[in-house]
Amino acid sequence: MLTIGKLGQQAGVKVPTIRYYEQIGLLPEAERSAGNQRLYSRKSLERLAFIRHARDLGFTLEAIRDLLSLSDRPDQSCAAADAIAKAQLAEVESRLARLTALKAELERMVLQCAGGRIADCRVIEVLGDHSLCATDHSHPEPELSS
Amino acid sequence: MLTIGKLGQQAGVKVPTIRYYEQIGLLPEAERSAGNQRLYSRKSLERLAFIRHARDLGFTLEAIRDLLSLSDRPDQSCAAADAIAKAQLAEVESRLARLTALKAELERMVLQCAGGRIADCRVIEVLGDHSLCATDHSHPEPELSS
DNA sequence: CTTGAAGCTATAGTTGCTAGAGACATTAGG
DNA sequence: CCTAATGTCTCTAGCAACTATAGCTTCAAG
Repeated sequence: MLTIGKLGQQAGVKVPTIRYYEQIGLLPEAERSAGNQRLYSRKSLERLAFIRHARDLGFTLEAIRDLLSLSDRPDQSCAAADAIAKAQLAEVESRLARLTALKAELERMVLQCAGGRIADCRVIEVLGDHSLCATDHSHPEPELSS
Repeated sequence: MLTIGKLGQQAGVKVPTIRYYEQIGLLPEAERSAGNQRLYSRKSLERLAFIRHARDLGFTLEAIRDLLSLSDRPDQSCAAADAIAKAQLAEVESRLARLTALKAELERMVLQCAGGRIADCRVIEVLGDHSLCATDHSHPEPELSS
C-alpha cells in the first residue's frame, strides 16, 4: 500500500490534486490507515496514471470521468470512447488553427517594432487599431492564455 | 457619450465584462449620468478596443495592464512593450509545439481504434499505459483545455 | 523520545469572465 | 401622461482545475 505522497510521486500528480480528485469523485474514497491517512493500491495508481495521462492530452475532467466509467465496463462497445477521443482531437485541431493565426499576427507585430519610442511602437499601434491586422480583418476566437 | 450597452456593442465586449474590467482597474471608473448610469467617451471606446484586441491575441489581463500603462507614456522607450509582445509570442509558440505533439498522439490513438469492445479499445489502452505512447516516452506539459 | 517531514481538514485564492436576483432608469408606444 | 419593455444598477455566486494557507495530527528516523 502506498501513502498519498508516494502515489503522487509515482503518478506524477501533486498531493493536493489527488485529494481534489477524490473530492470531486474522480477517484473513489481511499482506504484509511489506523491513523486516518489515505492508503492506495496498485489499482489506484493505474487509475490515477490514466487520469494524469488523459489530462496531459488535454481531456477535461468530465471527459475523463466518462472514459473511466467506460473502462469499467470492458464488454461494451468502444464507440463512445472513440467519440470522446475524436472530439478531443477536433478540439485540439481547432485550437491549433487559432494559435497558428495568432502566432502570425504576433510575429508581424514584433518584427515591425523598430525599437524607438512608444509613440512610434508598432506593438501598441497594432493593438490599438484592429484595422492594421492581417488582410482579412477578422480575428480567431479568443484563445485562452494558459 | 455612450451607454455601457452601446460601448459593448461597438467594441465587441459584453456588458458585464466591461464592468468587470472597471472593477479590476483595467478601465478607469466611468462618468455617471444623472441616473447613475455609466457614460463613455470615444476615448473609452479606444481603450476598450485595445483591450479586446490584445485579449484576442491571447495577452493576459496583467500583460494588458502593462501595455496600457506603457501606451499612456508615449515618450518612453518601446522596449518594454516589445518584450511583452515577444514573451507572448514565445508563449504561443510553446503552446503550438505542445498542441502539435498532442494532436499526433490523439491521431494515433483514434486511428488505431478498431471499434470493437472496450476491452480491446486502443483509446482506453493507450490512456492507461503511458508506455504505448510515441517513441520518446515523454509528454508535453499539460495543455489546459479551453 | 524527540524532531521534522508528511499527512489531515477546511477554507480561500487563482484567471477571466458569466449568470442570477432584485431594484432603479430610460425610452417607445398608445 | 402612463405603462410596458428594455437597459442598467449592485451584489453575490459559479465555472475549470487546481493551488495555497492555516492549524492540527501522525509517522519514521535518529
